[in-house]
Amino acid sequence: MAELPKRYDPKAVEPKWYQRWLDNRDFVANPESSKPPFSIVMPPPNITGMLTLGHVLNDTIQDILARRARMQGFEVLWLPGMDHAGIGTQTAVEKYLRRTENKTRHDLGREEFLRRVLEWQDKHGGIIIEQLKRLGCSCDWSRQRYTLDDAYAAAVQRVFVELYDKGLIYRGRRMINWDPAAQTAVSDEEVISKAQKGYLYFVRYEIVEEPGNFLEIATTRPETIMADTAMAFHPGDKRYLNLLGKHVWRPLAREKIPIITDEAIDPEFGTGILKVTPAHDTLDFEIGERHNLAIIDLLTPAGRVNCPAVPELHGLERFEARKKAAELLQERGLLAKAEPYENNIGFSDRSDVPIEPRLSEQWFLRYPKTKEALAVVRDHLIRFFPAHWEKVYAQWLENIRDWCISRQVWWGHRIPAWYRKEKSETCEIYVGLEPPPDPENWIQDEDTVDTWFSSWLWAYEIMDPQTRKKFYPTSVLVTGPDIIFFWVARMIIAGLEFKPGKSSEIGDNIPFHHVFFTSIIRDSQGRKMSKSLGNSPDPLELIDKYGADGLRFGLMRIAPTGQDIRFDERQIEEGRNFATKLWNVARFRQMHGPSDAAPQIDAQALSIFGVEVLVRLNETIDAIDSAYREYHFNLVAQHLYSFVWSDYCDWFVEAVKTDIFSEDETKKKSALAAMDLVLSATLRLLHPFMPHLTEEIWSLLALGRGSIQFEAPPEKFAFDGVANVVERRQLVSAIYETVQAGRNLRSASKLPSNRKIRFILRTNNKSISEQIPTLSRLLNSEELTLNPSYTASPGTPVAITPLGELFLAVSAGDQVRERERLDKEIARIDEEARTVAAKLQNSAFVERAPAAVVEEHRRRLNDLNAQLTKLKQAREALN
RNA sequence: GCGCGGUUAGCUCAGUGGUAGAGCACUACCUUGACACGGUAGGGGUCAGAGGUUCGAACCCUCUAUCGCGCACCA
Repeated sequence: MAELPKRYDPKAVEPKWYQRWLDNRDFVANPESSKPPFSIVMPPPNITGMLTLGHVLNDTIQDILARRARMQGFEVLWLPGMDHAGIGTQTAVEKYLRRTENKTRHDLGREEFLRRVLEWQDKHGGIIIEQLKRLGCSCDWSRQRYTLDDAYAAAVQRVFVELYDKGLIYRGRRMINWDPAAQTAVSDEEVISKAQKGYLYFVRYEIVEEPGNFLEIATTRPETIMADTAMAFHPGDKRYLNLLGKHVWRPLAREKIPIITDEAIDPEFGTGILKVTPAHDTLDFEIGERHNLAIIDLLTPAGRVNCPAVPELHGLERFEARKKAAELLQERGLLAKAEPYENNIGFSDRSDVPIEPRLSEQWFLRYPKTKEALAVVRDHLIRFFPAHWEKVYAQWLENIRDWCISRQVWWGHRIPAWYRKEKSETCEIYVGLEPPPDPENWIQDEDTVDTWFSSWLWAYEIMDPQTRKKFYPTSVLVTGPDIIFFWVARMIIAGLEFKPGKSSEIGDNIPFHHVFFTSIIRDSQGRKMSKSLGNSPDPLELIDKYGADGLRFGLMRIAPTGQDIRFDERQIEEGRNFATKLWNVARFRQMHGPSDAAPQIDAQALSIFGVEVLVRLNETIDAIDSAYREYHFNLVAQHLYSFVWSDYCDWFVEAVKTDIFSEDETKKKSALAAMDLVLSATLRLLHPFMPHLTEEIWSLLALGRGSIQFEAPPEKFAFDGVANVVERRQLVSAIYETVQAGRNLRSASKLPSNRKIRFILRTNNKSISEQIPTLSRLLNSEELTLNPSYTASPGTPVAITPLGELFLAVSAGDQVRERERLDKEIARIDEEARTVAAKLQNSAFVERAPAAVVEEHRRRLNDLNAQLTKLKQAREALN
């Protein structure tokens, strides 16, 4: 057995074990196994992405679940992969091309551009997979998938064609969200509203039928005036009723436009008149449809004004055009005023530029199975953790609108649709897996599908049939709540619609049984981690500094459920410190001879401290079990932390040093056996959180024959033949309390920690005598004597303990200091006693509270009074 | 406007009806036979506020304030 170095060195240990696990194919799932299945599909990171703390959090949680399941005897599949991230990757490569070659993708052409993306992907892609390996993730890398794998891509096409054939996918000209920077349509979910400061412009339109009279409207977008095709007010708005049917002159690109009424107008807003611009606003578009208004599109895809009729504005970028239009109106005396104004604007999640509502020909999906998708979550066939996300999910599904799935992007899954070349009124569409039989007459749609239209098949399409049969539906999905609509909801719909399960039963087709929503990690100031802020620590650096296990444990300990996490590197430091603590206490065990892989606890020889630590171990096992059931990883970590550090290291190990250093072989053996049992159990409980460290200690102490990875979680200790557990625990806690009182005495008497001092315990309790060496050790005293009739000289510091009165023998007692100390102590206890007594005098409390609670109060009061009497005696002696 | 979540020690957070907790930070003492990435002791909180239910409320109910998030609106 190799001697353990003083400090644990994760840099050497972690890669060693990870490589060994890979070599042993420990993470490879066997679909033919007779063990029950446990499966997780990894939310695929972007292929060109880098590991962020968000990934660390999510993937550590998945790893914990996978490793725990493996120990529990499940056949575990944790299936990893990557996402091609259509818009994101394309934008990155376009940026690169512009910088290096000053070219756009159109300069290169589709084929060449895609070749460049592949080149870029080969160079920068997949780094994150290596980073996940450094974190210790136990994924089945042999099954790693990519959303652009041939088989996967084929499935995406198949699904498109199937839904088209069912009439659920259709092509239509509708208002969509246009991202002028990426120059593509995006879905409603990709639009995030943000407050933006601007102006509310009050513009005067001359009434055609009443020259010299003007109608005033309020708008935030004067640059769209040229596309106005009506003016509208609410039918109930009496102010303007006389204008109905009349016209106004459009002030820019002068034209006569009608004045109409529409229920959608809010009479309270601005002047109560809306300029209707059907091409550039969703509400206006709807009004236009109701009134058959013309649609004038005056913005180019890049967001520039296209209006030769107004040369001052033609060609200007939309926000410059806004300023310029206001100036033009001002010059012509048509701008009544411009008020500073803040409103919410939809921004593109991707490009962070304002979305342009735009009329466009796109592909849409009418969602199938929305009712069923609601039902499976409502009826808990799928359970969400934390459960409150169920409501958010339901709200989305209840208000669901058709999904715009086409993207004007080249990188991705191309839409399998072709249009007949010769122009005709009704364009003929062909949708199929294969190109049409006479391809020369057809032209394929240039667009690709929304990346999420490929990801929604992820839960099953990454499994081969045999794997799917064993492992689908998956056990649990771990992901961030920010993609509950993008991904979680759509995967549920996909499962219900495409029925990839082994039967057509709903329960066999849902993609997962549980969904655990992780937290979002923020920086210490509560801001979201982002590249541009530079507030996102590099997890690889953290791994270098603290070890993967330290990072994992530290992060898990602060990971609350359903709330944001404020990241603080000090928490990671604690994780590392905990690893060192565990390492050292294992080292301590190793110094006293070889461990026993199957420690036998001799019920007769088991010390009271052994009883105590084993009870606490049992309690910890229970607490951890129930924390896991609710996915409360922070609680699991916290219980392990305090059990190891406090119960085991601070108390048990310190207490049983008496036995370990004693000549009594029975006692020594018993103490070491208890240590082995606790260490073995603790390591197994900790392994999912700190896989490398626990494997290393497991192996160095030879606590098992094979890898800890497949060891069953610890059973609770049975206490067969162990007598008087309750009484013995009471004794232990009395001893620990006495120790603390004694240490307090030392400290209050200002005696340095290293000064050896003498204590006298005055008690009639003879049975305590065999614990004197341990008490003495824990008190770091030179001598502790039992003396039932000790008479202390006045000024001797004393503490009233459950074991009796503990005196601190100091040669020259500082009477003044001791007097003060006693006064404080008396006051403290007196106050508590009064509180308890008051409660007991409350007849309502005595009658209605549970008997045990009342009894507890009575006992406490008696204790306090006894202490008071003794302390007062000691105080008397000082006068 | 609708909905969700938070507000507990200087900081990060536990705590679902019975004497307010942990870690960090702080103060004092200590290199004692696993560990200074450590040990011991200590200071520090009218649990956001107000009302209610209850013998008893950080916890349950109502309202208010405040922060964050989602949806809707956004002329």
